[in-house]
Amino acid sequence: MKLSTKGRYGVKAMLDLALNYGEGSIPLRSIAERQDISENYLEQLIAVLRKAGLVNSVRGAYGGYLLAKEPAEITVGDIIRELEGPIAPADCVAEDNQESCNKVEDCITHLIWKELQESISEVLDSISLEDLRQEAINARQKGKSGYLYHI
Amino acid sequence: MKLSTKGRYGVKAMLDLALNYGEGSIPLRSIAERQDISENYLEQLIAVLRKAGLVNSVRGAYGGYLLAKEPAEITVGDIIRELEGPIAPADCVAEDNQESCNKVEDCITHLIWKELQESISEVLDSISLEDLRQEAINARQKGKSGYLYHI
DNA sequence: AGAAAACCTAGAAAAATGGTCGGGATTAAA
DNA sequence: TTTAATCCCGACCATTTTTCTAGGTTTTCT
Repeated sequence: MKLSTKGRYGVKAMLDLALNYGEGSIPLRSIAERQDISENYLEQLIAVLRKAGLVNSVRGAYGGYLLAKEPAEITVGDIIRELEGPIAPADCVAEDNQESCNKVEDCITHLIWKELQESISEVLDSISLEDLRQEAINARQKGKSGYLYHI
Repeated sequence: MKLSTKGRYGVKAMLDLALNYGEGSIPLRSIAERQDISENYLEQLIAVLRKAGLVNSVRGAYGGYLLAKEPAEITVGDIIRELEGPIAPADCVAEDNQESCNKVEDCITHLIWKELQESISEVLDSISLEDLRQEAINARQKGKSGYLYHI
């Protein structure tokens, strides 16, 4: 029941972009430095987010990345789903699972995983980058500095 | 965001024991067969649950395993925690984490993981083996058979 | 005694994680 | 037009975790 660094790094990077929203393209290197993530590794993660249409890229010198939509339009769930795959404590309740498992109707434990999946989705889909941006602004006003740093 | 087979197999096995509660000790082999789990593997999982005090064992011929408490006293959360470790989408919100990460106060993403952890715990702690047993009884009355089988 | 079962430990095979590396393509600025 | 910054892409790799397998020892019942 743990997220990998993919999801966590991805959210951190996207929050970084949200905090720089409206300021043009942000080079990956600067994100990686602020968030203390390997640049090469982050490059792989952001490629996924780009292909998913969550960020846009600007190539060439003075290029970089920027959010493809407004911060309010992107949720943590959007990011996690791209980087960690569909939210599903068990395969049989995967969000993109058409056939599901063939014993779902008879299966008791299925109920647990379904309930859990719904609960997780609800939390992650309820938090937008704009929400986090507001939190960061609040924290900053209280004199806190390290609002971006995290494991 | 997926449970490993440890957690899922563990819950299935414990539900199997719950459905046989009051009938003495149940040999591991029969659980493994009903649940379609490798007996050797399940042995390792149930050893953890035994050491955690969730099941008791009876050695020797006609031995086996049985729940150490009433089904109503054991929650899915109890089982998952033993087999998968503390419920924590990120280390900084681990339930047994004293020091936490030293930037928690300044950290925005921490809020996400904390909220998520609480939501997951709430679901898993709210479901007892007795609840599942009732579901199984209901399903059985409706003529369903495979109530134990699952991925 | 013999069989059935829990108990224990070592490791193997496969997958996932968390990177690293090298080069190529594109573009703004000097 | 050159150069430097930057994205883009694919390959590779070490480590850890997961999921089992195999084999033995001990205990207890008939």
